Amino acid sequence: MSARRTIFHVDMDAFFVSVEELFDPGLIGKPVVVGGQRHERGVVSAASYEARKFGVHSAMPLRTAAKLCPQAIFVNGHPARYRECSEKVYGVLTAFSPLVEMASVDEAYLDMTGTERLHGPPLCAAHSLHGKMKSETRLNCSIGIGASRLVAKVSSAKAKPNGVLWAVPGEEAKLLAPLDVRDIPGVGKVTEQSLLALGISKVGDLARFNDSFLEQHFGKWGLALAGKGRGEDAGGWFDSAVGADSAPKSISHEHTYNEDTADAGQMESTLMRLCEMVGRRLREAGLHARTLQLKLRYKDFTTITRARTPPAPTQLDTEIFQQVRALFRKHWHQGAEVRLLGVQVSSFEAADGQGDLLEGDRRLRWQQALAAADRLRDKFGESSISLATGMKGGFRERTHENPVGLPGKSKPQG
DNA sequence: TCTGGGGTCCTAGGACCC
DNA sequence: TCTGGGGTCCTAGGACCC
Repeated sequence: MSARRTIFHVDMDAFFVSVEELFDPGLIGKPVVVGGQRHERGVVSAASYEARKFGVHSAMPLRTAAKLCPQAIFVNGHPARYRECSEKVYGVLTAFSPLVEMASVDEAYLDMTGTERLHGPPLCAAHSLHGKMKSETRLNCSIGIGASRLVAKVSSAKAKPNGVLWAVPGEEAKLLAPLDVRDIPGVGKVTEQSLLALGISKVGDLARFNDSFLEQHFGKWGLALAGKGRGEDAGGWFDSAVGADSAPKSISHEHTYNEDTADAGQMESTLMRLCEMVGRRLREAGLHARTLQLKLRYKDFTTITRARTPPAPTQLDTEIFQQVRALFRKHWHQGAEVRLLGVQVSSFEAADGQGDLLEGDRRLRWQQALAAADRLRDKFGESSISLATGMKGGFRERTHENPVGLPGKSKPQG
């Protein structure tokens, strides 16, 4: 499009583990697994480099990690800590350059185009940022520099751990060619297999096929893929300007039971709590949602989603719950054991469809009650209050289990 | 190996309207 | 009551990312 860009991709090293080490320096240098306890249902959120030596990696079931590395220290995740550190990281980045976009809690893109007079050549700027990050957050990061988001991201991955790598302009194809196709962001297991079937295993192999061939096989995505082989931000999110902050498209919460259940009362109680969490987030963001979705995963892992889109948008727990419960009652195969429940809202609109006037007063009072409840939760924690009424099994659920998946509730840290 | 939770984007089909 | 095509909205599922 325009002239050559200079993009930084800043990626924090073993972020969750590093944050935990700040809180407990005793973890430093040891095999650490963040995400839960060794016998729990769940997967690894992050593993220290020492644990990775044993083959432990993120997304692996905790029990598998425990088998591979029995001496590992298992730590529950602390989302609030990560968010807090993420904000510090963001602070360092924005002080450095105005065009910053957090891509997730632990990585960001910076558009450094035209900043040479201020920061010097890219490599100097990156080293300076790298040092600042360490001194101000005590966290290590890796920085990739490239003419596109894609190349910057691939470079930061190659720079790990704790390094800086500049992909020299014009040399992108040379850098990418020897990589596995799987190393391209967006190519997962499934796409990798399809590509392998065509004899494409390295990024360089993509160049042997023309764009229209790839488009025929993979549609729109195939075209983008052809461009990525050359290091271009072809299509989709990658193509967008850095820092064009986008409004959220959906809000969701879900919960996996430690043991499968077929207890309707327990499940409806869980749904109520999930709706409360979702409603709260809507109110915080000042959003109203029209589409309300239930997610149901059975014991055998078959998963369904069922949605409704009433004409009037809402941000009220009770209204969300009413719809979600109706979907649950309609679609849950009675007696079947359930592993996971989820609630998602989407199709956001800025404000209420004014609804009918008679309802207006009631809604207002509900909104005031909910705002008060939100304040209580701020003060005393998520489990302190529920507007659920007459929910059999609800009390038991909330004392014996942790239906909202809050960290650190089951095992108080000493 | 028995598989989290929070998201985004894409596809495909059906309903409905013109 | 034979038939086309486009546009939009909605639903469901799936790939993928951190």
